Parts: sequence; C-alpha cells; structure tokens
Amino acid sequence: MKTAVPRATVQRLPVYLKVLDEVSEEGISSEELAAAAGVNSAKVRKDLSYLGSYGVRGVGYEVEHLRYEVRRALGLTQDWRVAIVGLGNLGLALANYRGFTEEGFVVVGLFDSDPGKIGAHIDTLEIEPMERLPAAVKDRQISIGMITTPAGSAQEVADVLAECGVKSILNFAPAHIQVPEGVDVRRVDLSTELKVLSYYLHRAGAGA
Amino acid sequence: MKTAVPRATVQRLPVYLKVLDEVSEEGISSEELAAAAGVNSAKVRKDLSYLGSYGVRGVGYEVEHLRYEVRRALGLTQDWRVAIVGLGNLGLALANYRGFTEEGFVVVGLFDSDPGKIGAHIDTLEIEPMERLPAAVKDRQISIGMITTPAGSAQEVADVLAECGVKSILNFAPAHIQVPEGVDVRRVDLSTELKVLSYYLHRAGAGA
DNA sequence: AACTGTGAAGAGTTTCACAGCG
DNA sequence: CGCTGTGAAACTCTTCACAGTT
Repeated sequence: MKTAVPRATVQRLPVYLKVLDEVSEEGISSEELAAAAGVNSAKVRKDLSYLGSYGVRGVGYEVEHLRYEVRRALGLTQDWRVAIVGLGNLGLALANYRGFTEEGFVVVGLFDSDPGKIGAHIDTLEIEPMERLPAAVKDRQISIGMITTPAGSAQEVADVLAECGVKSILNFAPAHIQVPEGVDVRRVDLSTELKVLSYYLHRAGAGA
Repeated sequence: MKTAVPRATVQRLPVYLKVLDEVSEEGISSEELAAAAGVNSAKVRKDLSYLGSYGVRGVGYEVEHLRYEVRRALGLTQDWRVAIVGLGNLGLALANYRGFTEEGFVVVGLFDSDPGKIGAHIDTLEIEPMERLPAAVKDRQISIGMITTPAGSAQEVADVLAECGVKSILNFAPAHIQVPEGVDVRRVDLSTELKVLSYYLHRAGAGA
C-alpha cells in the first residue's frame, strides 16, 4: 500500500496535473514542469517521488504516464458526485459552470430552502427542497457537498450534509464550520484572500 | 515599525477577525477564540502576539480593541479599490455580490473583451472594454484586480494588470500566471480544492 | 551528459509547558 | 487563580547538493 503523501504535496498535485494536461511534448523534465507550475524543481521531484518512481534519469518524465499516475494518486480515475446547496449568485454560477464534468466532478443535485427557487431548472437539473437532500445523497451516491449559502446557514447545511454521510465539503460561505471527525472541509473564501492581499499591499505601501 | 508577521499567521487573521465580528461578549479568551476559529489556543496567542501585546493576563482580550488591531494589521482601516476582469458566470456573480463593500473592498470597474458584454450595467457600473483598463487603474486608483476570465486569457489579463501598476491579483481562472517581481497573486481555485478533496475521499475509501 | 531520486541541512510552523502578570 | 506571552521542543516543509542511472 502506498503511504501518506504530505499535505503540501497533495495541494500541488492538481497544479502539476494542469500543466501536464496542457503540455504538447511527450516528455517533460522536473525543471520544465517546475517552471510552468511556478515552483522549484527539487520540490517537483520530491513531490513526484512520493507517488512512485516514474521518471527516467537523464531523460525526464513521460507526460502521458505521469499524468495518469498523478490522476490516480488524486483519486481522479473515478467520477465524484456533487451536490450544490444554496442557489444564490455563486451557487447558480457554479451550477451553470460546465467545467466540472470534464474534471471528473458531476453535479447531480441542487438544493435550496427558498420556496421561490425550488422547481427552477438549470440545464437538466431541478432545484430541490432541502428535505430531499438525505434521500438524494443515498440514491445518487453524492460524495461531495458544496455549500454556497449565506454564512448564516452554512453550519446548518454542514450538519445536514454530515448527518447524511457526506464526507467532503467545499465551503464557499464566509464562515468557519464545525464538522464531526472524518468529515473533510475545505474552504474557498475570497474574502479571506482579499484580506491577505490587503495585508501585503498595505505593508508594501508602508515600506515604500 | 512592526516587523514581519509570518505568512501562516496572516492567513489566519481574517478568520479571527470574522469570529470577533460575530462575538457579542465584551471579552474573549484565546481558548474561546481558538474554538470558534477551529485552531489551537497556543496558536491564537502566538499569532496575536505578533501584532502586539493586546491581551490582559488572567482576563483575556477585549473584543473591540482586538478587532481594531487585527483590522489595522491587515490594512483594513482603509478601503481598497477593485477591478473585475472577465464577466462570465463567476465575474457576474462577484459583481453582483454586495458583501465586498462592507469588508472594505469597493468594486470600481468591470472589464471584458467581448463586445457583446460591453455597455451592460450591473448596479451603477458599466462593463467597459479592456482598452479602458489602464486609464481606469490610474484615475480610479485601483489596487486589486480580480481575474475571472477563462484560463486561456488569464495570463494576458495579468500582463495588462501588472503593466498598469496593479500590485495585487486575485486569480479565479484555473491557470498559473507569471507576474513580475513585486506583484502578489493569490489563487482561488475550486477545481484544485475539489481534487484535494478527491485525494482524501479516495484515500479514506482505500482504508475502509 | 543529463536528469532523477533522495539524504541531510535549513527554514518555517505548530505545539508544549510554564514563567509572569493582573 | 486564570489567562497571556513566549522560549524551547517537535514537527513539517523546502531547498541543497550529489550519488545513481540511463
């Protein structure tokens, strides 16, 4: 059995994968991959070495093979089924985004608690009431929940998702949510990112 | 002059700030703040100690004061002016999002290269052609650019932004962009986050 | 000769544990 | 006494530098 890939490495694998997806050559060196990904080449080699020994000394990596191995390590050889909860601006934008499917993430459910939204169609999907979520998770084998509600409802939605057995949550609401052991939450929060930018902007201004 | 707050700390300050914004008590201990932010209390104390010594031993932190100091450290005592480039699904969702302003980020420009979009109004703003960006950055004192174009145009937009003197970029396009020294890029990429979730999901499945 | 894979050193981050202070 | 602020230990991640391989 393959063992623990460091967290920091896991976070970079998708970046490498993107580079590999766009490369037209058959082979790539750690140096080239590093330049395209914006990291140091030793890091690329060390990261890739956690997956196995897929390079050839003196030559480099075979793009197609490496691509496959990275996808495999990330668990992307299967599709994952996703539910979007909260169809405000952001939820709708995500529901309309066609890019997920080709990356292996299939949106199979849209849920909202606002009766005014329920029943509306986005592409082939219909917005359903929250009460339908538990059955949907089971029947449609949903593994990932995206929370795109306002901050105030995020915890409540997370509780429902966790209760239904969803083990992975992508939280877009600007709120920290508590989840039981075994549930993995990742936050996508532009308000945090903006504030981090603000810190460095302000710092730069102070120095200049 | 205050010196370097570690990167890891800067990334957590917005989380603490959010907690402080929501707290109703007058005082808070590192333990309480830590629980609400989902981190360890020693980390909270160490993080806050980089900003100065604002706690009272045996008592805790005064919420209002701490809130002010965190905002100050993050450079949030001033407003920052933002341009959104690319008004597809996501760009429009962000342009319609009213939450930025109250956080101190004011959207003052919307740009797109698609003639079909130019001239449309979102609230009081009009979508302008890319050619207007340089003048707008100067005249409207834009410090932050959000790239919400497709991946293929992201580098080009980043080049224009950097050329105009924008020093902070929030990149939502699923692409790594190269920028000159002194320009700070942060990426908000749900496709990466989904793949990281996939890794742990798949790992959990393998173990069970 | 060129490039990978990796020990070992170095940098950064987290956590512990307690002295110090109100 | 209770809680902060912080040295020091522990851990994680990055980078160096080179031996190993084709």
